[in-house]
Amino acid sequence: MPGRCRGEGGQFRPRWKRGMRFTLRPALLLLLAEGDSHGYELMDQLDSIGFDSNELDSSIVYRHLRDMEEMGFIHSTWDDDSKGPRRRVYQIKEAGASRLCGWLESLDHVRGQIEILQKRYQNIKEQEEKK
Amino acid sequence: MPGRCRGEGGQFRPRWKRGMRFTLRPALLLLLAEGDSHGYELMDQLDSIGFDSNELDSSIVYRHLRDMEEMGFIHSTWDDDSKGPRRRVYQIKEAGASRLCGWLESLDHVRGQIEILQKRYQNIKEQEEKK
DNA sequence: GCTTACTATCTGCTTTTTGTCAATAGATGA
DNA sequence: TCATCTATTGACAAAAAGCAGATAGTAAGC
Repeated sequence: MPGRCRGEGGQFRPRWKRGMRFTLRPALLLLLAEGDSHGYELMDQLDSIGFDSNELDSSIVYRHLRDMEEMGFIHSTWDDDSKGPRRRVYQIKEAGASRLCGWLESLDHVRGQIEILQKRYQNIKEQEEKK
Repeated sequence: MPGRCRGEGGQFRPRWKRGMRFTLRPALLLLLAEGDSHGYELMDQLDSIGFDSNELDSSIVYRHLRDMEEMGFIHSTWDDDSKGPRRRVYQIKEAGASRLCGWLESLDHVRGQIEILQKRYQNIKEQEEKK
């Protein structure tokens, strides 16, 4: 099941899982558009958008959050009332909402690229079968 | 037309156009699966997969090709018969074909993520309208 | 013959982004 | 007390991308 690609096995070092990261910021912004949250919780919520929390180091998530705060897309406040260690709770800002919209446009273009690749790959496979 | 996202303008430094490159290797492999080619020609062919050649530095393409050769996915030979400067003509190898297949599976997952993001963004927009 | 432009590839250097690993710290339960 | 879960941060290394320019053959126009 994991892979209908022949000859896949072997020594390929997964440069992939890196690179997939560029859906991460839009995903975080979307989650914050759905409601305020903090880093640790966002980590959990991310798997509803197809991220595998096992392969996602928390430092990456926190870094993106701080970067996006620096860029003015989100804003954070400390929550000391909750149990356990204090949480930095993020909320999306106006600039973040419009950036999310822009990123989704870019992602739509990427989706188009992927669909082209899939179609043309199908064509190749069909040609090979005819022979 | 370029952007139905309010408030997009301003000081956003485009970290984006960088980073989107992760469809590039699959695209190059696909083009080579369709037929042998050389770097300069591949640059042209890429716009049929939604790459803007204006924003794509040739050194990046050449570098990816050499990397993929080093990884054993493709193989090159010099073509001295053609006019102009000599070309390094690439052909896809067996390992490259199965890697392409694997990458397309990963990309399919990314496509799924993007669709989730789009759907949930739609939901947010609809909720906002109701208010 | 000289200049310009197009084809074609490669290298070096810098910045940006990711990955990895570990430190810190409160709360909870055995 | 010790392990474990929650929660965030920092430092350093590796990978990828951006940028600028070197090199070179060919062809067209003057």
